[in-house]
Amino acid sequence: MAIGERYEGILKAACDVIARRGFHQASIREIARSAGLSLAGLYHYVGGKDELLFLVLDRSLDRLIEELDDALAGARTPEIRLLAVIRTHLDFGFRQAAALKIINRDWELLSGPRRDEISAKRQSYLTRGLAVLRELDPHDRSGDELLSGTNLLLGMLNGIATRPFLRSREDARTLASEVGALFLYGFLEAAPRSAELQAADNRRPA
Amino acid sequence: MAIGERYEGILKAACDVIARRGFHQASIREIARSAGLSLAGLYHYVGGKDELLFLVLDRSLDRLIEELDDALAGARTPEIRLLAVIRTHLDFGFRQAAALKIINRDWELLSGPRRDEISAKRQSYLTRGLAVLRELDPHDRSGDELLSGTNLLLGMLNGIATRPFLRSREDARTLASEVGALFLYGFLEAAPRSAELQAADNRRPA
DNA sequence: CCTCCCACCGAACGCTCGTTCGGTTGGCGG
DNA sequence: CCGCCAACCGAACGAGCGTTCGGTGGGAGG
Repeated sequence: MAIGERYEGILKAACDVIARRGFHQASIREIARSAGLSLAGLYHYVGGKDELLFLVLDRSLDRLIEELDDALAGARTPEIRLLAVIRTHLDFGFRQAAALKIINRDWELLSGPRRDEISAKRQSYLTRGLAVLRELDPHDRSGDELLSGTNLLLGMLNGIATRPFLRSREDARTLASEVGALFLYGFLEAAPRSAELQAADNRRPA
Repeated sequence: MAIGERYEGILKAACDVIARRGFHQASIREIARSAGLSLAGLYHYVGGKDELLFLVLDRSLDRLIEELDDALAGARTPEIRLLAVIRTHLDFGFRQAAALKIINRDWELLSGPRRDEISAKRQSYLTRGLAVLRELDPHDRSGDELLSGTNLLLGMLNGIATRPFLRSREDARTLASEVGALFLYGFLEAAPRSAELQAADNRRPA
């Protein structure tokens, strides 16, 4: 077994167990067992339970932000950038359901400088969404209103991503168009606009 | 102290402590202290921790549903009924923030018939939202699509209600119009439509 | 005045938790 | 072949948990 592989396994196990049970209910013993180590063996690799939560959050947020940046880099128009935000979030929610659950639910349980660091990364993610809405906004909304909008959008996305709506990556992709149309054009206009939004997106370069 | 008053105080204390700490982190000792009883004294009134969670959820959901029904009863058009759903939810979120937090976060921790009972009440609430969207839908969407829509709407609402967006009941009322317009007409059209939606609502009878 | 019972409490039980400590390997540099 | 160190493990510690048990006091009923 390559060095570091154990470490990866531990973080994976921690992510799964914490997502399933919630941080406080997830016991270090169960994480150790799930990673294939003894209780004391786990403490050879990590300093404590809080550090475990931090490590999981830190890595997951880095991945999420990296995926979003990749998606935004290839998106030309504001509409397609919005679609990129939505699609990336839902896709991440499908592939890394456990990680997203922890990001949304358990990050507040951190404290001290670790909490600040994670909070900053969450903020960094939010800011990207804010920028997309800003360039899309035809009404010169204030920063506060745009922030509300971002929170509303993310609320919608997490509402989907946290529940068992997504059964395949295809689901995630289709649903992204529908959610994008709903957010952009509203419930009354969403259905007819969903297809045209998706078509516009397919015209972009790979 | 009137009989039953103690009981009310216990439920209030349980709701506050559970909302603040989360169910598993909320200790029976702290709830008892917060209600002004000893640990053993609390057990004179309730059978155990799970029952406490159930009682809080049951009462809170009854109140939420009752408030929604009252609001829907006075709303004539589908648009105003949607606004009633949104406003009631946000208003409840402002006045009973602790209760709403528990409804959204902790209900899954129940098990057995208690869980089923609470699940049914949650479903009953969701169904009311579904009906409003159905009569509003111009595209004959399928039941599944409408259910998704309801979940998206509730995701948005809870995204607001669980975070410190609401500072007053006026905030809740204003925000309800904006969210209603955003959901109905979309991000691009929401701002100009928000005022007209609110005006339409003010024309209805008290 | 005696009795009973409701409301309530102090103390303990058994359990699980996060964490620590004192080993014991097995492979590798010298 | 020796010594060392990284990589583990079994066992225990103290704290906190939900729950229970054996009371106690005081007001109402007889």
